[in-house]
Amino acid sequence: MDDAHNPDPGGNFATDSNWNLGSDSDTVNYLFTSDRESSILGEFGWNLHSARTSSESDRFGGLDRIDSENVGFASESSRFQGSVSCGGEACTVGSGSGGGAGVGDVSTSNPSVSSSSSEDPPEKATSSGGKLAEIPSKARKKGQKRIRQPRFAFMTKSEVDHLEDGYRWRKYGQKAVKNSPFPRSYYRCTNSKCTVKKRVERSSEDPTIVITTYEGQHCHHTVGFPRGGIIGHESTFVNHLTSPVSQFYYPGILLSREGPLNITQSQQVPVQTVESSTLREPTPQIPVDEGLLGDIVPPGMRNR
DNA sequence: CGGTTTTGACCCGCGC
DNA sequence: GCGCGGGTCAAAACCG
Repeated sequence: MDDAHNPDPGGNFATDSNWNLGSDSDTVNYLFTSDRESSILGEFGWNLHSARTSSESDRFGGLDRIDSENVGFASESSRFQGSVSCGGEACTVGSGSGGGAGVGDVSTSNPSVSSSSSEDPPEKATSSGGKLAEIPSKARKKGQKRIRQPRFAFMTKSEVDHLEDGYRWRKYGQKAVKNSPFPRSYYRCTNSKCTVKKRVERSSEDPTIVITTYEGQHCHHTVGFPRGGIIGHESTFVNHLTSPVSQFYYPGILLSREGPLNITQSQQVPVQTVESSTLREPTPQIPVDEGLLGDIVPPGMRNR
């Protein structure tokens, strides 16, 4: 909670691979901002590239491409600033205007994998010979590589590991993380038709930072909030259900394509409407809620 | 009693 | 081929 734990109080975290969140070969971009005041956040937006970032130019104020995993950072003061926009299969994050060029090789192109498919079989793999992880058995034939959903990771300063985000999650695993004293927890959305998963782990560099990684997108609405629609938590969640525009809400953070924004506790802040063309919103109408990831991941990069 | 968490075992991909 | 580490399963324990 104090800056003493911040690896880089000056505004950026280290750019090495200490923040590796994935075990696979996904390209990972790490986005960090200082946990200082929002002025820094507003100016920096997104700060750095992973060493594995593509060679594309940094058109968006620091980060140019997201292949499959984005990492943002929410400050302790429950503020987040920056933007997320997506185009095609790739997602860009930046403080400026965006709209990815669809670059990248996100492994979500398999049309048979759809997190919102209503015909998803029970996720429990039933293939003969053992358990098949990560994707439904229907979409996974023998010899097929694992196919990952796009992933988005956020870093939040919080004493609580599992941040409320409006969805109900069931923990299905926990693993020790190499080179980290903190375990990684695996959660699955309790909705049987929803394939969204998330990982929660605490940074070994800064134990005050919780790294939450979402994979997939919800195909259902959030559950209600018990207290006036807002989770009373240090990292405030802003219920995105009421949002008429394509803002990106997150526990304690607000993602918007437009300029810097602040979220205060238990307060929903109106923001400018997102241009539908950029985010490929089919209509300017109130979007059907597709859950947290549905907000974070614009339609352009969804499989459907 | 139903839903969730815990936890050891197992599977898979990758690097060597 | 083997070992390692990440990810998942599933039975048992736990909890409201």
